[in-house]
Amino acid sequence: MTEKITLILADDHEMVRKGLSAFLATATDIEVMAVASDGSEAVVAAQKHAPDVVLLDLFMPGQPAVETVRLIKKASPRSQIVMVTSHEGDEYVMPMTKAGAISYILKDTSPEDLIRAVRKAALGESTISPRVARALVTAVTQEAQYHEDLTKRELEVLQCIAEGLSNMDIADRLIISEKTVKSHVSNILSKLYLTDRTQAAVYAWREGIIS
Amino acid sequence: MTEKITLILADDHEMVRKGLSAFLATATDIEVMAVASDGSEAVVAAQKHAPDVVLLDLFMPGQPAVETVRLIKKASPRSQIVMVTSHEGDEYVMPMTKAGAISYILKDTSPEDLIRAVRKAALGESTISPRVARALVTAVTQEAQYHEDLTKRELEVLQCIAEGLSNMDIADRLIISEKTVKSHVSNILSKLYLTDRTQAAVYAWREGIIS
DNA sequence: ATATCTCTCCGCCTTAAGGCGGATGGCTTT
DNA sequence: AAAGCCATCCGCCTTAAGGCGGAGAGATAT
Repeated sequence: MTEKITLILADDHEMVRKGLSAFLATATDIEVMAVASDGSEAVVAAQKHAPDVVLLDLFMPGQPAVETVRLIKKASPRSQIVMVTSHEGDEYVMPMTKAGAISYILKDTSPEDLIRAVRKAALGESTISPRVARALVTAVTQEAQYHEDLTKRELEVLQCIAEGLSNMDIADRLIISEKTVKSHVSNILSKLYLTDRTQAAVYAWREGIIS
Repeated sequence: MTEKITLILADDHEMVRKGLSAFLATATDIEVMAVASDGSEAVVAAQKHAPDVVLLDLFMPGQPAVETVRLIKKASPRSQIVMVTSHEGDEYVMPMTKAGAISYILKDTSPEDLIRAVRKAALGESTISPRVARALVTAVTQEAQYHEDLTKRELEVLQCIAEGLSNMDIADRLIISEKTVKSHVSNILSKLYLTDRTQAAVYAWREGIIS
């Protein structure tokens, strides 16, 4: 072990920040470079330190966690993001992994397991708490199938919609006619059981289909 | 240098038109295809010539410049729009860039810099005069606070939009008429410099205004 | 070979959305 | 008292959106 694993830590509860960073300090191969109390602080810290690993609490005030993950990945692509949460049964697992989180662990897993997860994450390996895994599976089988019905082209159009583009804008970007765009949009809406493009945009953001 | 950069030029002062077009003519790689003395002329000219670059004065009689920019982008999406202005400290920078202007330069920059800006614009690169840049930076950093201009009611409506609700849905939920909802929506769009509810939904998700 | 899927495009039609230009009553600020 | 903002509502108008129904070309699977 030549180099320490650099890490930043984001949680809105001070107790958790103190506790975790103290505990992580006991691992000689891990160095906590910064702590953050909300999403945007975490992004700034990631930008600054480009750590090996970012420990991120799922529920924090301010921007939604998906957005934080996306921004961190953008600010520091090499950082591996480990989500930490207290609630297992949530529908955010899928979007989160799509946004770039590699691991997903519950707060009640043992501290040793947390450190194991950090070491694995630094190596690019994923850790998923069993109960979360179960939620993930149901999430995948239940909702992901919807937008996996979409063709490649439809997915492109959906991403454009999720950027707020009009049909004409999309036509220009994809270099096809507006008619074709409207066809795609209609197909997307019916496949996803939605009624208009705004709902499609919301869907894309909820599911993490964003660029 | 195989092709000349095609350009149209819009300014309400004849002296400026004459001077600039004469000067631009000295650049062998630039061809001034048309001049316009107000916004709508500029739109027509852009529609007709689809130039590489449109040089646009910020303050012109008739329609507001944002509108002109929007219409030019619509009439000729490939055209890159360079805003020219005499006043730096204005609140129009953000809306203008959102509408589609790529560059933003002051009239007192040197003619050589203007030509440089035109060439860069033709390649899709942006040029911002330093003093304008400063204004832009403050605008961007305050951008996230645009939504703090929203009233409590408008924020509620925005959250509904971000859930994918239609105007009628929102009216039902907030127990007001659809007309009122439309008023709120219009106010939201203009305050946030957006064009439709889908963009508003995207904005809400980006900024984390979701419940 | 035949069926299926995807991507492309067209016309016709209806309606939700959004802009413009008002108005009113209530509430704070000055 | 006057001025301003806010929330509510109205009519009129234009256009982007979306549904319906169709069609052809190319790829791929069966």
